[in-house]
Amino acid sequence: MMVRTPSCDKNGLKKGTWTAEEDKKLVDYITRYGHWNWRLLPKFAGLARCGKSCRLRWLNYLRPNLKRGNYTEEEEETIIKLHRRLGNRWSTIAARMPGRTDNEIKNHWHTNLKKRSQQHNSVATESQISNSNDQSPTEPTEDTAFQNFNSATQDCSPLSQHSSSSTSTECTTVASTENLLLLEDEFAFWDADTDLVSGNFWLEPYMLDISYLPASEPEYFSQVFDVELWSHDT
DNA sequence: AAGAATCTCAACCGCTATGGC
DNA sequence: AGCCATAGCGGTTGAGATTCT
Repeated sequence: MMVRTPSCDKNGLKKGTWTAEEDKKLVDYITRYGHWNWRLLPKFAGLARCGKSCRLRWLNYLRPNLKRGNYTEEEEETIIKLHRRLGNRWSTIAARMPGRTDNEIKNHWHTNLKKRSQQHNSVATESQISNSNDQSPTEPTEDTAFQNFNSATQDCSPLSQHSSSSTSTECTTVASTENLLLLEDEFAFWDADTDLVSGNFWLEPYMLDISYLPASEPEYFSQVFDVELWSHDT
């Protein structure tokens, strides 16, 4: 697969692709003790990795419940829809898509969905231009409602990494009651979408994708996690 | 068949947010 | 209030896989 050349940083910590052995150590440790401190974890788990690398590996590939690849049409539509509203807030988008990680969604967006979305937008723009005379300017669309929300929250939300010096009072003023009411309607689709995307996700048995593991590994994981295993390769 | 171009995605990097002291 | 450590986020990289010429 696409792997990085293993190398070491200046502190002698390993970088690059994770081996099955390293994965095993990490899973084993977290399963027993949890991730109480990412910086110290690799030392206790016997890994020559930085905590950041361990955290990423766990969150993106090793933790249970992760789906891998094989995006459904519904999931892709949801990503496009959410991205149209949230922009590049990948973690927020991922939070609405059980089993998907922000990194995976980001990658899928850049490799597959961006083009599709752009095509969709250009078609939408054309039709908007042709319909512009018919539309009432006072009637907010789904998208404009969300833009109102974004503009109201972007400057004061902790989500924003470019937060301004606005005070909370100012933010309250901007995020008017009208916007908040629009917001309620706006976000109502999320719950519906979540059901569409995940199916009966919350009712599904606790499953772990082991398709990346060598043939000898599933038994180990099955024992460690005490879960049913699945693989999209099968 | 082979080299070039493009695609894919795991992993890293740098930055900000947050919490504890 | 200010500093420091840690967690988390989004952008970017880079090398193998795939497709094109």
